[in-house]
Parts: sequence; structure tokens; C-alpha cells
Amino acid sequence: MKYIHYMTAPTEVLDRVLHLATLVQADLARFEREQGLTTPRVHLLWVLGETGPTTQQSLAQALGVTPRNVTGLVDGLVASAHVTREPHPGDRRATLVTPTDLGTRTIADLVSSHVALAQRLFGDVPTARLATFAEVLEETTHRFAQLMEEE
Amino acid sequence: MKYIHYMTAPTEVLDRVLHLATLVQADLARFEREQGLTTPRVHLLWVLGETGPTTQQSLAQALGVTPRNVTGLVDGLVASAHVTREPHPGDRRATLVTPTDLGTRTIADLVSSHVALAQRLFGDVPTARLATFAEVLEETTHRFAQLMEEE
DNA sequence: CTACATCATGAAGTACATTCACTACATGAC
DNA sequence: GTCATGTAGTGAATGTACTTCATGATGTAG
Repeated sequence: MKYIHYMTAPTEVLDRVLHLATLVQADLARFEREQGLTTPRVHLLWVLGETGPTTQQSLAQALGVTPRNVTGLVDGLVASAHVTREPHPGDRRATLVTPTDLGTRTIADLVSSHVALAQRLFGDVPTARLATFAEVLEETTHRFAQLMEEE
Repeated sequence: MKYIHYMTAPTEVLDRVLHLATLVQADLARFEREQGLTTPRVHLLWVLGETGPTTQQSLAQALGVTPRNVTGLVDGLVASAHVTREPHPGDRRATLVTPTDLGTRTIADLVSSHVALAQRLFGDVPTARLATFAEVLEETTHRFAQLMEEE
């Protein structure tokens, strides 16, 4: 009854990757509901956790969105008391988006949730198989990044 | 260049999976720009390609959004002439969202782009390695789906 | 000091998504 | 048949995310 027949072997593998990505997304959505946050705001907090206090320009670049959009995201996170805008010590135009105590705790929860998810997913996979899995992933992403370059 | 085989950490593997998902997403974004479509609309078309003409209720369930939202997505796809609303033969309340010629062609392009991406990603991976990769994926998603059930 | 670039934001617009209320229609009980 | 109840789709209102364009404030090179 299906309109489309597309199941070749590589396609099936890609579909499984996408399925896993969907499940991971669902896990993140649970975290977001618990914390009363949204995906873009969590993404911003994640970047903030990696870099520490950052200008909105840098955040825009890291998130791949326009600076104007970061203004809106930061507005929301200020309203929910996850971050504050601090003056940039060396540039009076810029603000340093800085996590509050709540923000720091949220980022820590996010990281531990991420690690726990990885453990649940891959913790029981035998070492040799997991190594092969990771290698194929690395080769694949590397080759794909090269293909993107060529265009 | 590595001579020592360090044990692969689950978190590192998860990060690689997410990285690959990001690259795939970027490839889809290219398709969307070319076709003048958005991710939710492409998703709807994809489902339509799998199921054939469908009620908006079914689409809402398949997409995991509210029926009201499907109304809006279908409005957009009707405006861009990708689908039409046809009367449901057995239920005068319902409409059958049906791809137009353009919609059918777009779905075909989407599928072939999907297959081509899979080929570019996994086409050159040796069969045995790809099989292990797919197995780990399957075990992982299966185990994870079970863990989600228990809560 | 002037010219130009950069940081953040106001204004305006589009898309996605929600909830709530409502109309039209279907279906099972009597 | 009629009545109660449920289902399909949409209008209204709202919130978030995202964009482009314009502007004020500040930094920087000449």
C-alpha cells in the first residue's frame, strides 16, 4: 500500500540514525518541559556552559542565528532568571551574557542528563563494537564534511 | 595517527551521533531552500509520501502536533500548490490532503535526495562494518525505547 | 577629528505551535 | 427517528523563534 519503495541498505542505516536522533530529541524535550525551557534557550545555555560569559555576537555565531534573534532569546532567559546581562569590561557596546545561580544549576543538570543519556544508550555496548560504531561515525562525518566543502 | 586505542566514552559517541544529525539537518535545509519549503511542511509531505492521501487528523498524529497546527501547515502547502484538500469519500467532516503533481514531484525529489545522502554517507563503508554499525544502532534504539516505556 | 565598522535593539513581518470555543457531521442507544 | 456523545476541521487569541532593515551608541583606523 506504500507509494514509495526506497529501502536500500545505506538508506536503512540513515533512517536508523534519524530514528535515534528523534529519540534523543524526545529525551531533550522531557528535560525542557521539566525546566520550563525551550530548545533554542537550552541550546544557548549549553553554549554558555562551554564558553562561559559571552557576548551576544559570539552566541549568534555559535548558534547559527542572527544577533537580533539572540537578543530575544536572552530576553527570555533573563525573564526566567537563568542569565543576566553584565557590562563588558573592555567594550561598552557589548554585554556579557552570564548565567545566574539558577542558570549554572540548569546547565549542570543539562550536562549530567546528557552524560546519563549517553550511558543509557551506549553503556552496555561491548567495547569492540562501540569502537567500530564510533569509527564508522567519524569516517562518515569526516567524508561528508569534505563533500560539503566541494560545493 | 593514533597508535593507542583508547576506550571510547559513551558521551563521545553520543556527541558524534548528534554531530552527524546536525550535518544531515544541514543537507535537508539546503533542499528546503531550493524548494522554498520549511521543515514542518517537508515533514508533512514526507508523511504524505508514505501514506498517500490522508486526513488532517492522521497527519497530526503522525507528525506529533495538534490538528489545529496541521490546518496551518496544509494552508501553506495549498497556497504553494503542493497539496489540495479533497473531500473524504466516506466522511463529510474530513478532508483528504492530497499531493498535486508538483507535490508528487517534490516528494520524489525528497526521497531521491534522501537516498543520495545515504549513499554519500554510507555507500563506501565496508559491508561488515556497516552491518555492525546498523546492529549497534538497532540494539541501542530498541533498548532506549524500552527504557522510555518504563517511565 | 573623521570615517567606518561593530554591538545591541526597535519595528515590522512570517512561520510554527499551542489552547479554547465553535460548527458540521458521524454514530450508537433508545 | 431522535437524542446524546464523540470526532474533523477551523476561527480567535497567544507565545516563541526567526528574519530583514534601520538606528543609536560605541570602538578603531587614518
